[in-house]
Amino acid sequence: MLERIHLAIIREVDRQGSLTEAARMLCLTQSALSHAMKKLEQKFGTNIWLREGHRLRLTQAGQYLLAVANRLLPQLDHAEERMRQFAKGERGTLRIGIECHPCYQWLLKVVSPYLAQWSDVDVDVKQKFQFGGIGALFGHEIDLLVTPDPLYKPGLHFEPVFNYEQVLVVSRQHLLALATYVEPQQLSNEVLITYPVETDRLDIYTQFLQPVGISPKRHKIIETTDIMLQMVASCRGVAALPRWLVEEYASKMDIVPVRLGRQGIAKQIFLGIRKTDTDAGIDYLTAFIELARQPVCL
Amino acid sequence: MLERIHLAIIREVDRQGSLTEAARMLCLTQSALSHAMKKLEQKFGTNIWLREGHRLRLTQAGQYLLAVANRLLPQLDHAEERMRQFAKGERGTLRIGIECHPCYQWLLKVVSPYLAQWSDVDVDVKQKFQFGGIGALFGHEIDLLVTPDPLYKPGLHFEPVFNYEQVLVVSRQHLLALATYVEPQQLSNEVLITYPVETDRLDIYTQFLQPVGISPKRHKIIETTDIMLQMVASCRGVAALPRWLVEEYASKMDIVPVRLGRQGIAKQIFLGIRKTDTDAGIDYLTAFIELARQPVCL
DNA sequence: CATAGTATATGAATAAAATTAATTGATTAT
DNA sequence: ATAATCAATTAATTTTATTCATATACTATG
Repeated sequence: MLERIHLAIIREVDRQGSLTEAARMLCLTQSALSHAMKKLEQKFGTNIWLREGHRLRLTQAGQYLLAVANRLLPQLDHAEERMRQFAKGERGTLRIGIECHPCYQWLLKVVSPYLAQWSDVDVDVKQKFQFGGIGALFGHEIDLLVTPDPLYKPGLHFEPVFNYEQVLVVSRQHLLALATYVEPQQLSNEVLITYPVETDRLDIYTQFLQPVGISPKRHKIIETTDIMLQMVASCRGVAALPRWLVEEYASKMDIVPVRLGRQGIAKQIFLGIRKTDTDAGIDYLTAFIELARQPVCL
Repeated sequence: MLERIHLAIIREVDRQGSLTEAARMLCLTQSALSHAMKKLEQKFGTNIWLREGHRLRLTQAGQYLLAVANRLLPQLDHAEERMRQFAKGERGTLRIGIECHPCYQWLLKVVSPYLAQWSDVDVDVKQKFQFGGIGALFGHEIDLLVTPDPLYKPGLHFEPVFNYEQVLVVSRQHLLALATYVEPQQLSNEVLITYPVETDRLDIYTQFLQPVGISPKRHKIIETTDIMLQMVASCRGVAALPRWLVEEYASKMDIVPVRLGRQGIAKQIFLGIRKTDTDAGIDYLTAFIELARQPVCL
């Protein structure tokens, strides 16, 4: 039978590139590992590693098992962690995934009252997903997804929790600072600052500039909101952010929000969960959604 | 450590409802199982089963582990099956999931030349998914999804493979049999026969009737295409099916296809796969997609 | 409510499996 | 060329899983 230890061996040997190193990581002797590897190959009747001198390279079958290991071992690890929490009477860890930068800012506001109310629940926030947020939800990497893109599919449930307006941020000194709203054309001579994501995931491109075929003069990438807004304040460019976020910073910085287009750009944040979890009635999970639905003071 | 055998025990005890029965299924003595259960609970320091007389009921922690078991054990089983195939030099099993009835009809046409060409690949077709086709793809229940609803998300790739027209089928004796196309209003006095799926997954509702707020006189549910068309032929109702499928049956049955609306309803079938599988370059998988892209003689 | 029948739990014994120690042969680096 | 490193092997040992025999607990029923 394919056991957990076998998957762990395959993963560790691949990671360390050497049997001896892998043995140390697994708290085994080199001999034990060598035996286990041989036995595994005998059991399956196929090579898993190709021995090229001291180098170990995975065969096709081995690569397959490595993929299985990388997928299943984290889930087993988490199950154990969860059991430890059950044993200690703790409620568990709420693993939240976020897919957009404004989501993060919003989340910060919701998490703090939640933590106060649910002192025996930990919160873990993850941002990078190999298979995207939906994949992470299906793959049990996270329990809750904060996203602007809901996806009504069997097995998942999405709940809208927050509406906001995406606006342009400009320096108070900027020409546009006094405008009630801005047209796409007015950005053709501006430097646009955004987070480091593909343009087709940026609303200012998909919903504002691209429909009329306009590009900004330049496109600068900045990782953090604070630096981004300092750049804006010092007239190095303009950016697109949620209105509530801009208004929050406006008190300490020389920045002004301006509506994007006549109608403005309306956005929504959704919480995605697995239906199995709602059915299981995990109280601290449903409580989070409940709390998130309340209007937040931003 | 949480081992495979532990998950198997939890699942089997739950399935059989009795320790003794579960032991028989697992090819163990009752004693061995009892020992293993006790050890597992001691290891985690928490109860997994509540002993109520001879009845065994899972605790909350136990229910959690059962969910983990039901999720992970099939994946481990499949990994083993896959290894046996590697050992025998077989290529593998292509697990195809389908989400719509016309998909199935189309699939039959593609599978037979594929099987002829890839004699060392087995094909397995699944139709029911707890978490939908996308969930099955992410959860490694299937390797290929045949669906009318593509979903461009990280980790997944969708490839359009087949275009067809969804038409109304009526008896050759029917009034509408001579019409070049039919308007929604003309169905308000008809019996509509469909497969047993929710109306919002039926194009004739979502794209034809609902937009103008029309309902058929009655809605009958039939499972199989053959019976459905026999009902149509004997003037018991009308149905909506792909044109090519109707034309195929038209030679042996008194049925006629009629365009739905002036423009007709255009449909597409997509093949969905995990990006990890394309990257791994699984030849028999990419070959299937390649074959599917060729125009099929229908 | 007593009792036969059935189910689970336990302790000691045994079997099976994993791990180690000690050593050899092969490969790598200098 | 040689020392150092690494993996493989054999036999011994330890650990773990399983069984056997038996005790205990529960259920159904007359």
